[in-house]
Amino acid sequence: MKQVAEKANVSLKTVSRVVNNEREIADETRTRVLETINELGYRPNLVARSLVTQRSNIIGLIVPDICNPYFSEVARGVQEITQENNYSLMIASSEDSERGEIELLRVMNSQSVDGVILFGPMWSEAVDAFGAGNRPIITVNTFYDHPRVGCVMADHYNGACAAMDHLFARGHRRIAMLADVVGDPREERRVSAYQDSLVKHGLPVDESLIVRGNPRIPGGRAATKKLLTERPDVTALFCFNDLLALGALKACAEMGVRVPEDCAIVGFDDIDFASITTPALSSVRVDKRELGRSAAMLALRMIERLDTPNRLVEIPAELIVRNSS
Amino acid sequence: MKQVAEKANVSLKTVSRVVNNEREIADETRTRVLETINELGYRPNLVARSLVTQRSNIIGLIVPDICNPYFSEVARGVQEITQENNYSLMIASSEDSERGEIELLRVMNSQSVDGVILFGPMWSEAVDAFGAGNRPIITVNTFYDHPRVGCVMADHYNGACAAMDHLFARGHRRIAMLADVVGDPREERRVSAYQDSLVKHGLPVDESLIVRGNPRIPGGRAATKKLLTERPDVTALFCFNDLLALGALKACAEMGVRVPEDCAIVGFDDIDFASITTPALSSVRVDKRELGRSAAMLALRMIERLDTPNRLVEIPAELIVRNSS
DNA sequence: AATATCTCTGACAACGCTGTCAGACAACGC
DNA sequence: GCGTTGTCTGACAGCGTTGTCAGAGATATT
Repeated sequence: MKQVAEKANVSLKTVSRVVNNEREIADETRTRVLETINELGYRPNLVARSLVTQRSNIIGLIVPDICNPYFSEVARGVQEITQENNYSLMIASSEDSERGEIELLRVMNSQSVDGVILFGPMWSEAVDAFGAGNRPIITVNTFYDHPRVGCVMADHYNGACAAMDHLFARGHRRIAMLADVVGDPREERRVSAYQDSLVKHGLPVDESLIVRGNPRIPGGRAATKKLLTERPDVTALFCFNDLLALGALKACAEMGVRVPEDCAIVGFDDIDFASITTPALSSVRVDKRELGRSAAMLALRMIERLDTPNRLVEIPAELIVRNSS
Repeated sequence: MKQVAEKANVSLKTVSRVVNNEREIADETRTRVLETINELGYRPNLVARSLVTQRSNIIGLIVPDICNPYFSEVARGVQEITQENNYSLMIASSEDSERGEIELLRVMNSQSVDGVILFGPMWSEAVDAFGAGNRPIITVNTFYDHPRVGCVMADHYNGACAAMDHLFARGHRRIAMLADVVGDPREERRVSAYQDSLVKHGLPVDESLIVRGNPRIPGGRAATKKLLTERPDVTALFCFNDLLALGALKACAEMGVRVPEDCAIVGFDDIDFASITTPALSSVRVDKRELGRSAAMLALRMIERLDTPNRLVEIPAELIVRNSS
């Protein structure tokens, strides 16, 4: 920058003005400076800029598991928006650990990350960890009421109800649920919807039909094998997410249980892979990319404080019926 | 920091020394300062530190497509290593665009990212874009000879040969290949292996049996439908990657082609989903997590300049036979 | 003509750290 | 006692930007 200033015969501040496109500057100097910048290939040092502006133009994204396609699709949505707005994206994975998440928030705080998007439940500790200034925290799928916290939610409840209604319409009465370990905020709503739907159709809620496990493929496979062995009367499986459902599909294939004839399966999230299995998986579609885009846009709005936006965004969910139910 | 210094009755520099664990400091002052730090909840401002040290403790990772499980598994490996070493990870997606990649390199350069890991072919332009200092660039699956460039490679050639040998052993003679669009460095090696294997077994290389398409599920599906319609004599399909293979599997299911009886399918990469399809997909396993770990470790070694390391790391590939072949 | 207003530019401090160097003090050797 | 060495600490500059303020000159207003 000093070189540019010297070569163009202007002050540092003038170069800065040109770079930042401030308008109080004569066209003639502007073009001269721009030429010199090009000539010298000057690029501003974002670190120095951050130091003085207290803004980094970086958005943080903390996912529980980067390999889970659900999160990577959300991440893509976030990335699209940040890129469009000249923000960088810093992704970190907490590996499902609360401590890890807090620590990551602290690090991002020290890095002067301008705003952070995270999944999973919120604690006041998180707000403290990502503290100074008015930098926003966006939670996906959890609600937490705090002026610095925004929230983007998929409509888990109605999505789950749609899935259950569909199973009832197909004549199923003994419907089990493959759930996540307790604690996930999506979990809560989906399980509620499951229970409420049973009640609505005049059926008792049988707790032994709610099986919990690690919400990935192996977890779904193991849980399904156990469940179908113990409760062969079950005719349908509503799964907390598609990974569990894919595991269930695999388990059925291995046990010789025909899907959907012997046991129908419905998943949740509609990840890409859901459509290519045989049979193709019925699933409740959530536009994950849109979820990410909304979260990022909300973050940017809160950062730029363009308005006092509605801090709660809801994304619809829609049942996609394929061959597994 | 100023507050800490005042409260503990020491200079700024002493606080800095404590924070950075420099040893020329009396135990008594150290504990006193540490206590004050805890009391005040002080956390160093990493931006300011970066500005003076010209190091950010950030590693950049540029992937072509964050939703591709191949890349996300590599990303996880990278993340593991960076986290262990107190580095942050900045992930960006170039969306398969060379221009995007260069631009991202420039941004990361301005952010003082300490080193960058990227996929796909390398151009000298990239070295320029991520320029100043001795900051390393690690390429995954491409070789580029430059003192600042390190390289991590999977053994594509031998992996592909193993797949082909396996198909020959099963008696196949009319083997087609589903390939990527030209340009990917992995592509080149795998196609060479395919061709060499044919020759080795005394068969002609029929260019019309090499079909190229977008290396994702829909691409594989479309290409397979076209191929099997035009060339029903084909009895086996060797796919550039698992996504293509999954698409092929889907296409076969839809066309009533039995796998592996009518047409055997072998993929490459062994992504998680390969094992849960019906039939389960045979694939050449590459330890993607290890690929990421190695890339990250190489980056860190080159950053810390612990040695002049071997700038080329190779990761083996191993055929996993399942039910699709 | 004098004053006010506007447009453009530059000097300088500041952001929060670390590196350099020098200084204070104690311990040691002769 | 004197210099030498070693250990610990602090003053100060500087990293590369931007924000603040003031000033120069041109133009408009009275």
